[in-house]
This record gives sequence, C-alpha cells and structure tokens, in this order.
Amino acid sequence: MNLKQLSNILGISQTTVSRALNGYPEVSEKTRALVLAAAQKHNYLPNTKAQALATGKSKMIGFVLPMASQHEMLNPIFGDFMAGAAQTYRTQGYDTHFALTENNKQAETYRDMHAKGSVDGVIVQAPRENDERVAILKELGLPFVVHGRATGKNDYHYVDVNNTHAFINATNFLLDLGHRRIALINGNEELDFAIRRNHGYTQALKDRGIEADPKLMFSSEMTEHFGYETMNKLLAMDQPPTAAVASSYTLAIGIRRALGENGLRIGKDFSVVIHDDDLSYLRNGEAQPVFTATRSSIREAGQLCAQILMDVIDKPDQKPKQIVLEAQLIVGSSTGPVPQ
Amino acid sequence: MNLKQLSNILGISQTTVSRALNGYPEVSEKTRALVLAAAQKHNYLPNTKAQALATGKSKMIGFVLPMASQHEMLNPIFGDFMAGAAQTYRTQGYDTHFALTENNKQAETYRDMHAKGSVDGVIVQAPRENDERVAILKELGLPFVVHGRATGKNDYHYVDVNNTHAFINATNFLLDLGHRRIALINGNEELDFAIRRNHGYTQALKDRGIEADPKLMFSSEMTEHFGYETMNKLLAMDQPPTAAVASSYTLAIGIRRALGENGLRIGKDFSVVIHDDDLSYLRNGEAQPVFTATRSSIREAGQLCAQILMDVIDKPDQKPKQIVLEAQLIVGSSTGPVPQ
DNA sequence: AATTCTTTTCAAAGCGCTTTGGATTTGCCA
DNA sequence: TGGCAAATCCAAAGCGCTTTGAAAAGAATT
Repeated sequence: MNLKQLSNILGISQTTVSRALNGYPEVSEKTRALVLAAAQKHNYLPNTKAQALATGKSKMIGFVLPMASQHEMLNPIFGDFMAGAAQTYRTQGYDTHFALTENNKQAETYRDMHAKGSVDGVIVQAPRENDERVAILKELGLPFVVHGRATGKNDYHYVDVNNTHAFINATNFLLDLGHRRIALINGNEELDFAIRRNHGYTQALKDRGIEADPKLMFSSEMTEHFGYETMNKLLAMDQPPTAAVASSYTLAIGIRRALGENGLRIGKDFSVVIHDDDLSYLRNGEAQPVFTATRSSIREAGQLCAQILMDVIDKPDQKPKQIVLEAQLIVGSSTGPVPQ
Repeated sequence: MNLKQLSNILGISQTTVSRALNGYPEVSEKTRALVLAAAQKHNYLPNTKAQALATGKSKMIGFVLPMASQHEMLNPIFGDFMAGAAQTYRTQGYDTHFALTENNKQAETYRDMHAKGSVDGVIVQAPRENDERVAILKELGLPFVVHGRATGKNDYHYVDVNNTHAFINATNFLLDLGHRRIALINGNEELDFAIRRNHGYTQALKDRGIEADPKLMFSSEMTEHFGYETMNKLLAMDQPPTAAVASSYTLAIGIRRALGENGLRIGKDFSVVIHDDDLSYLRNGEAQPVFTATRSSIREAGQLCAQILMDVIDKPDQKPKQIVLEAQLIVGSSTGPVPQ
C-alpha cells in the first residue's frame, strides 16, 4: 500500500492525502478524518525511504560501536546507554541506525554515514584526548553530541559525569574511614573518563598530604578478570593496601572473587568503592546497595544525549549545550574502617 | 556530492557512472577506473535512501528490543548477539535498524517496519510459546530468523542452543559427583529456552530415579539479585541442596555472593554449574574457567542468524534452515564432590 | 448577480538513484 | 572500404514521497 494507491481508493489527490496525514492546515477536517481512517484501515504508513529522499531528513540517529578487535571486548554499558537514547528518540519519530566498526575507523564510519545520507545526527561515545571524530563531524556539519568529553577544546555539545568529583568523593570516603593505602583500579587511561578519575583520586590523596603511589594504581579494560588479577597482585604485596576505588561493577566482581578466595571479607578486611553505571542487568543490589559506590545512570545519560541531539538537529547553530551530571555517593556494605 | 554532480565532473552519463560503480560488465575497464578514482577523490557514496527507493531493497536488518517495562531489565546478552550479527551483515553491506518497543508491542513494531519499508528482514529474539511474531512475519512475507525456538510449529528458520541437552549434561555432571539434592535457578519460564532447560534438568534427575523437587526449582529474571536471594533461601532450608544449576553467569555472581557471606566456599561446600553465554564483557575466566559451565557463544549465534537471514533475503523460498548448537561442558572450579 | 477573498484541492516537479531500451562507437572481417 | 556484431554509452522513466504554484470551489461582500 502506497500513497498513490491510497489516494486512488479515496478518489483524492496524493497531495491532499499527504497533507492530511502530515497535519497541514490546508485541508478540511472532514477530508482529514476520511484520509486518516482510510490509512488506518489499509495499514498505510509512508515509506521512510521515499520520505527521507523528499525531505532530506532521514529521521535516523547514527550509533557507532567499535568492535575493539584486540579483546573483542564490547562496551558493556552501551546497551543501556543506547536503550536510554532510543527511548527518547522514539518520542520524536527517530530510529537508530546501528553500525559496527573497526576500532580505529570510527571517524571514517561517521564520514560514510554522512556521505550516504543515512543519518541526521550521531552520538560519539568514549572520547579520547582531542578525539579526531569531533573535528571531522564539525567539518562535515553533521550534528553530534558527545557522551563524555574529549579533553582539549570544549566547543561542542556533550553530556558527561563529573568523574573527577566522583572519584574525589570516593577516595575521601575511604580516607575518612582511616584508610591511607588506597589502590586505584581504573579503566583504560587513554579514555577521557579514566583520566579524570585518576585525577580525582590523586587530588583527594594530595589534599590530605598523601602522595599517590604508582604501585597501587592500575589501569586496563574493565573486566572481571582484570579486577581479579589486580586484587591478587595487591594482596601479594609486602604492604597491601587496605582499600581500593574501582571504576566499574564488573571490576568489583573480580575483586570480590579474589578476596573470597583468600578468605578475606569485603567491607571488613578490605574496603572497596566503585563507580556504578546503574546498569539495568547488573544492579548494585536492590533496596540496599551491595557496594559503596558513586552512582550515575548511564541510561539517563543516554536520554539526555538524545534530547540534546534532537534539539541540535532542529536548530543546528546554537551555543554548546554541556551537561555535567553529579554522581551520587551511595553507601553499601563493601566499606568499613581500617582493620586493626 | 551526488551521482549527477559526479557524472558532470567526469563528463559521462549518470547511467555509466552508476554502472561502473556497481560493477556491471557493460562498461569498459578504463572508464570504470576513471569513475572509481573520481568517486574516491570526491568522497562520493551513493545516497542509501535513493538507492533503496530505486531498488526496493533497504539493505537494513531490523532489530527490535523490548523495553521490558516491568523491571526496566534489558536483556544483557543482546549487545553481544547484535554485535555478532552486525559483524556478519557488514560483509554484505547490510546495516542494522534498531528499534525499542514496548514489551507487548513487538509484533506491531515488525509490522510497522515492514509497512514503512525500512528493513529487508528481521531477527526475532527470545521467542515464547507459539509466539505471535512468527505468525505475523509469515503473513507479511518479511524474511526473518528466530534466535531460539517458539515451541509450537517449527516451520521457520532458527538458530538455537540445545538447551535441553545442555541442562541434562549439567545436571548429570553434578549427579556423577554424587550430588542428589540439586537446585535449579532458571530464567523466566514463559520463555522457550527456560522451559527446555527445565526439561533437561528434570529429565536428567528422572533418569537416575530422582523426582524433581519443586521446592528446589526457581525461575525469574536472571539478575544477580535473584541469584543471591535464591541462594539464601536454599541455605535457609532444613535440608539444603548441595548443588545448583543456574541459567546464567549473572545469577552465579549472586549465588557466589550469598555463599561467601555465609562463609561457604563455592566448589567445596556447594557446587554450581551455570550456562555461560560467553559474553565479551563478562567472561567466565580467561585461560581457566571460573565456573563449571555449559558454554555456547551468543555472539556466534548472532553471526549464524545473520548469515541465514541474508541468505533468506536473497532466496526467500527455501525450506527452513534450523541450526541447533551444542553447548560445551567446561569444567571450572565451582564444582566438586558432595561435602561429607 | 457580480466581484473579491478564502478555503480546498490538484497536477507536476523534484529528491538521488537504478535500469530499460535504444543509440552510438568500436573492432573485425571480407 | 563497407558491413555487421560487439562493446560502450546514453536519455528517460520510475521508485514513493513532499511541496510549489496554480486552479477550482465556496463564502463573503457589495
């Protein structure tokens, strides 16, 4: 069923049918009702491709996920983020165009998407320092919103968590409990968020006159295994730390496993504060949080990014919208005073 | 840059340029080289919308994810599955059209996608018994592949894990170790895979003359919390089981937490076999598996589904391709003989 | 009833591509 | 050199929609 057929059935021109459907005022309410009813009845929906071609708008948002070929490690947060975003798009008739790309070809993928006219805007994930994608998207004039911040220049739209502050808080919380040797188990420090968390951690220690000890600082992909392995290394030290801040829930699961295997109780013998993205399928407890954490919903970030992006698509030339979310410190049972 | 402009630059007709680009034989290799070079130079890529309109093929695969409004629980496996699928699509120029939908409106979303002409085929996830989506897609004539099986009729393409067999194996493994009271911690038993796992578990017990005890069988959404809660319930029993089979890694994390808090060692005091989807961001150990598990890569399933779907789009009328993957039993350190 | 102004409708062009059917050029042979 | 087939190329139609500019119908004014 297409426009032509529908208009034939109705005995009305395509123009009028199209206008009736799209809510233009130049059509009487009577015929509009007629058209709407017929469309409903015949299950007619405009062909998006034709619509896109005619209007020049694809009503699609691009979402590019790098394959991260090294370890085949897919960003575990992307599902929730994307769902949050898609949920918001829907309200305005946008859908998501999802593309996988090799790790170092993200920029190229955006360029192609634009050249092929398949999206009206894109979201940039996990920015690095002076991320090239930002430059390219600007050059192309393709609307975009960054989830996170690409250090360097700041003249674009973004939604980010205040990572520095979150990790200052997390570290302070442990310091207040009396801990002095505190480890950092961080994500890959090529990524902006990890850099900021490192800064927060270092800063908090410094403010209490403690020099951050590089031997207590670890950074890699945030897997359960990395958490496990690192915790084992820490326990094997001559003078093990009494606490750690970790960048994700998955890391914490590994940490807890290592502690358990060594007969140590989390929150008693060793304290852990994590950053909790509030993933829908990996909740940090239900009513009561399991781990003490700085929490910030990744899904909410997705919603905000989507909101801004749609706004920018609508009105391209506005001054950068920049949202920094504060993570909430929630206290679970993974922390306690320094064991005597 | 579009075809017209490109052909003007070259001083060649649009027809020839289009044909050169699409590898038709009616164009000399010399001009083809010329065209290709120019396209490259001017960063030309055909507008997908126009292409889709002209050819009637959108080169898009639909992927519908229910929001699961109740608990906002997003299927944690979907990321890996989708990535596997997308990886395969790419090789043949397909991209993914991703849409969120309310839980009970999946069928409608497929119908809309078809009416709007935005996809050439779709993948159906997490089928239920006699899933309505299958019927609708057949009626629409929209190519589809089911990931899993919708019990009921079997006249469609699918890729599934042999869930029954996997759980027979898992249960047998524990029986062989001497366990007799074995719990089942399963996913939501409205879903086909969970039903089959239940059958496998029940069957294995029965084959050893053991009646499955409903008090040891639990089923819900596969969250860490559900695993934790259930394990606590089990431990509180008069006569607790000595082992459990669990349907996912996330459940196992909760189980381990409960055991740890009760001072019990997994694999010594209590044995657990899980089903492991081999998620990229939640690996069950690296070189050595942590949990004894029936393992089947969800990413691989995604790849297979994609492969079949593209094939079916190409040649719609073929007899159902049905692949049943056997899960591999891998032995980790979460199982051991019955404690004395 | 004649004129003007609104309201409602329509035909046709255009979005950027593919593809059919026909035209032109080239190569080969006699 | 002429003739014919094969190799190249092209103009134009069509995919399903939106939108412009104009026409037809209806309402209002004199």
